[in-house]
Amino acid sequence: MQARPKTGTAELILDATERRVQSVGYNGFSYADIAGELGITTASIHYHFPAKADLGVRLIERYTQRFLAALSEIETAHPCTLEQLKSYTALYEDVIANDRLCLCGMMASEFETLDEPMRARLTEFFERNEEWVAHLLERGKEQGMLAYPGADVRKAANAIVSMLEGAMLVARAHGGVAGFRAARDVMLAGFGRPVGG
Amino acid sequence: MQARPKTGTAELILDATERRVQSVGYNGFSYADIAGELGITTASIHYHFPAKADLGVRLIERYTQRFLAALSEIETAHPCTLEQLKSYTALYEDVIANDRLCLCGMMASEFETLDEPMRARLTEFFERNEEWVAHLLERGKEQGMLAYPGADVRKAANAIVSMLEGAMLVARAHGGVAGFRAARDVMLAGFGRPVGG
DNA sequence: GTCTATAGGTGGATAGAC
DNA sequence: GTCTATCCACCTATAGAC
Repeated sequence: MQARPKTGTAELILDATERRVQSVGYNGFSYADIAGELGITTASIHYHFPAKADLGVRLIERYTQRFLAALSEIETAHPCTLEQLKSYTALYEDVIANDRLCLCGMMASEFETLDEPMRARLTEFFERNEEWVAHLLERGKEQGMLAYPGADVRKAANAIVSMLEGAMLVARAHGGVAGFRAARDVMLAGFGRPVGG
Repeated sequence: MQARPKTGTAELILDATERRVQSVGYNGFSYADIAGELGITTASIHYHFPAKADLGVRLIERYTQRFLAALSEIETAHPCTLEQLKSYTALYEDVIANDRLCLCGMMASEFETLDEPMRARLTEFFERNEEWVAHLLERGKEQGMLAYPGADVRKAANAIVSMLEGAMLVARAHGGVAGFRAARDVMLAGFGRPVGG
């Protein structure tokens, strides 16, 4: 009967692995890396996550849950949709500012090497993410706070998510955090203005 | 004295590897993969490219050369800057339509795992790419064919490149080619219109 | 639940024959 | 320039003691 607070080993493994994947990718980390960082053995990790794909699936599920929770918080914290859009981009900025990529953006680049369970959960992450942004744009339209091109909101949402994911990706090789902020500002200048303005 | 046309083994290796990297990444392919596809041995590949990083460097250099050559062609083929911008996005569309990612976008996701020579060449690819787009936007401004947010053209160029790279990345996991086109159209709707229109 | 020990496979890379 | 043969490091995963 261990007296350890509450964060079990499984959670610690997920924490360490998440950081690693956001830096070097799912195919770029090994059980030995995580074991070394946590001071445990690879066999111990296999006890909690029998196969690497099991760990991968849990990683995406947890990341998606947290991300969606953050989106709900944004929705309740700000009544103004323009502020909501800015807060949304801040989620991405925090990631790149810590020298990481979006977990799902990273894994999307590795998509072809992943098994079906992981692929399905990645698809779900982007679907839910885009869906939320689309709803945000709808509300912004009603409020008269956000503008978007003639196309439907789903396409505009796709464009926003794509731009933020791409800006993080490109920033690694060129531009860094400043580059990300520059691209984000251009996007906000395009969407964040009164309809018809 | 082989009668083979002109494409030497080194070039065939680069061709096969390029395709492979654009699909599964630099860390996702092995010499054995390429050797198997070409019907040669891994030792033969090592003759032409002693270390994997040598192959990686040549890959980026060749890709960059071809990409920049395509940009020059676009510049001479169309006098209209709006058409030039559309042709530029078509370069990306061709890639995703063939189920690949931009070679450098893929490698940007693996940036942290790469050695300095490869990193430097990736940085150069994005620098030159962004520079070309920035000049395109300048010309478009003079022509009155392209609009862009108040920010300077470099930032707008960064945003365009980021959006296209991100749209390809996201398309793999969600949306496919149609998703890419949707995001691209939103971007074109934002930039491709007369200034002040 | 964590360990030691190890299996079984694959990775990049090299030596030397042809 | 391509081959056979091989090295050694590392990977994922498992069996079984504690």
